[in-house]
Amino acid sequence: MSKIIVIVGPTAVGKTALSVEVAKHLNASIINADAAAIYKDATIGTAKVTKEEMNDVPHYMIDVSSLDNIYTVKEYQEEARSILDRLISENKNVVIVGGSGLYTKALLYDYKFNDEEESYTYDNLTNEELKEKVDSIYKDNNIHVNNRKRLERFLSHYESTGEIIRNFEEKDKPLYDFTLIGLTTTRDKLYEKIDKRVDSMIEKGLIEEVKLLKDKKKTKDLIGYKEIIEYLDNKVSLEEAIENIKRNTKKFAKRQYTWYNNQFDNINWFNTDYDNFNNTINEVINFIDK
RNA sequence: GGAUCCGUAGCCAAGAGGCUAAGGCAUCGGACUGCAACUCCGCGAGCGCCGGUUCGACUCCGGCCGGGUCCU
Repeated sequence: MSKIIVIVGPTAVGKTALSVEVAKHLNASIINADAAAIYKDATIGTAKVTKEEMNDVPHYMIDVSSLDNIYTVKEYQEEARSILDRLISENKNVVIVGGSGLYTKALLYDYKFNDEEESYTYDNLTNEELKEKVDSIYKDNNIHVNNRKRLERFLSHYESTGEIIRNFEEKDKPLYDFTLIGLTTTRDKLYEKIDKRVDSMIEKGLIEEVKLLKDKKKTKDLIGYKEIIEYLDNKVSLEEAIENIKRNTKKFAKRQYTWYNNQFDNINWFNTDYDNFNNTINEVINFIDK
């Protein structure tokens, strides 16, 4: 029977390295659950696994979309599940790694995304008007007035499908039998690690990478890219851009923790041992084998 | 040495003789089923120090300390 190991944790904590070691140990394949690693060409700034790091372990769901497109969770869910199902049918072990909580959950739990015919825009309505409309359709929604994006999404989805986005009970119902491993460390250490990683991205040529990709649709949404674009457009100095990347990455890491702490209730947490990562690997492997 | 400006939360910063001292950023906490590395919400100080004036000073006056600018 296939073993499914899911590795989650904040950005820069060491998930990639751990995932490859665990996969090698289990002779498993890896499915990416990171929204940014989905995109081709965004390599340095997304800290995507390199060919060498993959170490001959098959990786899926990496480089599957062009930056000219916006890839959605629904597409991710379909593609990733079909790969996962196939690997399971072949009796293979699977390691799922990634920092995108929503993607991870949509893949493994009973998230249902209905087909939408078209999307609507509401440029002529104020936030308050949007909120009123949403309230009139579903009074118990918990979307804040200022969260225009979510309000528009709710209405567009409703008008397209007649379905209401609400708190689905199924969202916590797992569809697979898996073990959740969370990799963590102290905030201070993580932030220090993030600072170093950003500096090394610059050394590896992040600026050149952004120059090539800056006009693509999705690029301006990615941390590490949007800040460098501001620098290339002469809006900020390089130093400021680098500081902004560090700050935004830390904010992102914090949001990831919020998600993991509140949207998953069965994570087995392990501390990263930065001085001797083998200790961390062994701890996790012992836990899995047990 | 002289002149002048300034000193408000971790940072930037508004204001004012007497209701609860704007705002922004960061930090921290939180929400989140279709751009999720997205979007959004919540939380902090009593105003450099000492003394004076006043019914009352963070706001006025003096001194001190710290910083900026200019002059000799």
